[in-house]
Amino acid sequence: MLELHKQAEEMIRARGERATSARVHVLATLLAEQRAVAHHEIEERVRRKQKLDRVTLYRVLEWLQEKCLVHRVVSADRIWLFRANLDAHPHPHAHFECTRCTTVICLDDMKAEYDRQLPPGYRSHEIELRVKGLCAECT
Amino acid sequence: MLELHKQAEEMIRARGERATSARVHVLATLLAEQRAVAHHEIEERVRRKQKLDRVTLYRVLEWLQEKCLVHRVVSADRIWLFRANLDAHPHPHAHFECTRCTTVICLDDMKAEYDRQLPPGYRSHEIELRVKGLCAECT
DNA sequence: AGTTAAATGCAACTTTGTTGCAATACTACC
DNA sequence: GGTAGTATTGCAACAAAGTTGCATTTAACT
Repeated sequence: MLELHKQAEEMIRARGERATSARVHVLATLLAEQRAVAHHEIEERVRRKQKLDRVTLYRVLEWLQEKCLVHRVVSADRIWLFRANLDAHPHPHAHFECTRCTTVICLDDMKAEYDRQLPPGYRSHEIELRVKGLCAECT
Repeated sequence: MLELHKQAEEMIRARGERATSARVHVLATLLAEQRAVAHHEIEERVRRKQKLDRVTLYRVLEWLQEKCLVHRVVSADRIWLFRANLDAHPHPHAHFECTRCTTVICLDDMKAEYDRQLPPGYRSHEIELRVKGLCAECT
């Protein structure tokens, strides 16, 4: 736990940014998870240890994302889920969503190229791939 | 225009369902578009000709979807976009989203299989693929 | 320790979508 | 063509997710 706080703080300072209490707690919380986590869940967890405003959390998450310390993915019910980036320069990757427990995890780097022809004049520069199914616990 | 209303009404009656004014207008509006359209835009268009409550529109769209007359896809800002199904039994397909004008269109049938190994115990039964880039008009 | 820009908390607001219930409209039947 | 009965609609109120403006506090630098 304390380990993760240290790690979070270092990740932020390594970028030459201000390591505020809110940022460190939020990032540490995300580092503790192997999955993508929703705003309300992060809020709940951080609040056990620290006062934290809803709005501040929105701003912290936005900031962490700008700094590439975190990335986000849309959940099945169309809210953002956040996941700490272990790698400094994260590669695009696919996500897996369990249709029963709604957990979202990151899959390996995705090399899928969209091999079909796009309509004339269209250009692609990014691909989002989401695999839905049942996770190990829900199978 | 009138053509589309007739077409919409026939599509609904072909399923043995009640062709109400709201359903016909909404479906005709979607049939007129070659792209996926947001709730607020449908609302605005239908209202030029017909009184229509927000809630009714939500319910009509849900109903059209259940009857497979329409399918929906999440937009970049996480709202639902709706598109009329030309085919009675629509195949899964990919979507293209223009990052400038945010227009979403449907692409050809997607045969993309996720060829990577999932974690042990995980099973996939559906894949969602979204290509982002610039459309012909924004290039 | 003091200074200062950046970050935070609070209140109010917006957008998207949902629920319950009473009023209305569509269809089938006569 | 009128009517009965159920499905659909409109209204009001609500809920969740996210945003904005502004005054206050805090982190980092000297």
